[in-house]
Amino acid sequence: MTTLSTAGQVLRCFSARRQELTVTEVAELLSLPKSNVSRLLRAMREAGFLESVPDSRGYRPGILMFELGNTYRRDSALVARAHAAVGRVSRDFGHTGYVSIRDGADVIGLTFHEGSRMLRVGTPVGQRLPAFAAATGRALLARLPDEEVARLHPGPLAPPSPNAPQGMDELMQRLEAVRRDGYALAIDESNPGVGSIAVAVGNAAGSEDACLCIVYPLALVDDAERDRMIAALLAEAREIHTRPGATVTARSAAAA
Amino acid sequence: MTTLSTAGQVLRCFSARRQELTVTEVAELLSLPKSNVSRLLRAMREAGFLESVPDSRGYRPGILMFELGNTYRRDSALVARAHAAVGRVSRDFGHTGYVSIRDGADVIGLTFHEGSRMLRVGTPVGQRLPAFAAATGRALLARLPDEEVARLHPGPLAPPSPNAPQGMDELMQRLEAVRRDGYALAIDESNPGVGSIAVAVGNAAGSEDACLCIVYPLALVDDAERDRMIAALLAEAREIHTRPGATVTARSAAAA
DNA sequence: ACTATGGTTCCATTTTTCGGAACAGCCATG
DNA sequence: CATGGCTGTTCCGAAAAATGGAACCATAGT
Repeated sequence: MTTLSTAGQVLRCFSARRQELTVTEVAELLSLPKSNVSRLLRAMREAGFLESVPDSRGYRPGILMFELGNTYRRDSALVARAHAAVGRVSRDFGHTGYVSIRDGADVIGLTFHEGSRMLRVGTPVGQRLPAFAAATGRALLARLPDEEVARLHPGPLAPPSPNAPQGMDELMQRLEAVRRDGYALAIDESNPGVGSIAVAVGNAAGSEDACLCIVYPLALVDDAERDRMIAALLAEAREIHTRPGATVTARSAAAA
Repeated sequence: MTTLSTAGQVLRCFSARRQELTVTEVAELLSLPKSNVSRLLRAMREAGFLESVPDSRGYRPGILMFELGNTYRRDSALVARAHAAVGRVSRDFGHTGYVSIRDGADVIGLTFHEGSRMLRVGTPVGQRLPAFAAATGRALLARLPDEEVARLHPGPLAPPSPNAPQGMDELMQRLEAVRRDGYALAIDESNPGVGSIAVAVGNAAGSEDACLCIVYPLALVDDAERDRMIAALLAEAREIHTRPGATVTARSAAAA
């Protein structure tokens, strides 16, 4: 295995739950000799990928990773417009909204607008979730042909809750509904008490797409309100598609 | 030069203004043969560091960088507490607040709370600024001995505005004032019309420290209000120092 | 002092990398 | 439809780096 790909593997060992790793931990996780890992982690630190945790033997991702992560695709024209669009809906209804993208069989939150209500849903930015079990994920999966979806899920599904699709058949049915309706819904699915509405935007051909999403506490939203939010998201998505030229710089979208 | 450090250099070529790079651009920026860069960028893509931009020859940082950047030190006990403290001050006064850290002679914004006023200052998260020319930077530099500050600035200072320190002498004087007062001020310095108040927290010994900061439109804040904000920040910093055990999980700090 | 644990260094062998040059793909232009 | 300019890729032997087992250090706990 080449150094670079091993370094990639090392970085993948970090997560929200594993923010700090030692030589031995990495060696065990990747089944590599300690001598190797020892040198590799040091080299990665010299190169800026990692930094040593003060008063500890551990390593953690370096500031370089933070800087890079911060510009990730936020300035892509599509994501910037999606961010602005979600912001309008989030503001109008007071619930948290975010933009997410798909990476293989997962979805990841890219940007968010925090809701203004006392009771609101937290921020899932940077968190990786199985796409099939999230509204955003199904909105994005629905743009792929069935065989591609199947290819992305070689093993049996591991539904995190009873309201998530329990198998490929159910997933395919729900994707069909998303294609018909133009939006995806997840009620009480990954998170109890939480509902999400998701609408995909962008070029479905895989070149670049993203997903608008509003998440809300089920206790605060009745069916009528939910339908209004769906309509608002669909309208924003239509606006993005019908006027693809209208650029929004990330700066103006992020500023007040 | 080893592959890993070259890869680090490549990543450093990206910035908010350069979100996408081609083989030729990297080759010129780093003075490397194109053959090398061609293979390296491909290897970096295979390893997850980069991704190809659709419908373009360019590369951009990969989603792996985004995921790593998102957990960067946000869950460090100190940063989490600082974030919560800044949040209180930001909410009470309505101005934008953020937490930043020092990296060599630069400062970088880590987390922020957006202000609630119509007129407010934007979000500098992930942006790298020369420490000597920012309130946050001077608050953190002031914790170092003079010779260390000098070591960090081998060349002559390049002040970005007339209100920034114009030379090492003036910088040292202003750092002395920061040490005396316990806070740093920057008025109309890096950004016209903007004032900032910064207070450092954490273990000055370099092991881990961070900086609380409030930024505000000068038009909205008179001297009395500014003094109240200074007092509020100093009180929060004192609280953090006098009760070092009180932990705040990042989750509860980030959640609603 | 002794041991357990985690981390580093050493060294010969194996595997990559290096960089110049030749080559291939893609447009625009003549 | 050639031509030239530009960008990116492949090829090759020489040079350098990574590998992994074992021996070696450092630290904390008994």
